[in-house]
Amino acid sequence: MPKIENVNFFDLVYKVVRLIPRGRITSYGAIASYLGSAQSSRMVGWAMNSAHSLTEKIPAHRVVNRNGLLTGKAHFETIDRMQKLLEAEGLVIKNDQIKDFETYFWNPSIELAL
DNA sequence: GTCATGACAAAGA
DNA sequence: TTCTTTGCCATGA
Repeated sequence: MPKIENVNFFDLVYKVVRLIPRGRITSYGAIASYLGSAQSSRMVGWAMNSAHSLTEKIPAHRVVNRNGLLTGKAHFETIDRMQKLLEAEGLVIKNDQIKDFETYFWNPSIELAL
């Protein structure tokens, strides 16, 4: 039996992040949980950090912490970059925090529900 | 080879 | 309630 998905945790993260629809956001924990490692949320963020070296586009701006706070904005080209991208997708950010976060929240465990 | 660190989150004190 | 600790695992020195 060949191994279907012989990929690393990072690869799975990238795959999920790329599936996030426009105008929606999700959290590191949600992704980690979806991947079966609810306690690996740190790796999700770390994957984003490593995503810079990838040629593929990772919509990392759609991934925020569970408070809807743009904690990773500092890792973008400019501090305003992340917020700009989100606002361009119809979201409203207030003090680095997404307004009505729960409304726009995209849960892979549900949206990608098996 | 080992050790430290990282865009988080949940549990304990 | 806030502050501290622990877990996760890949990456770089």
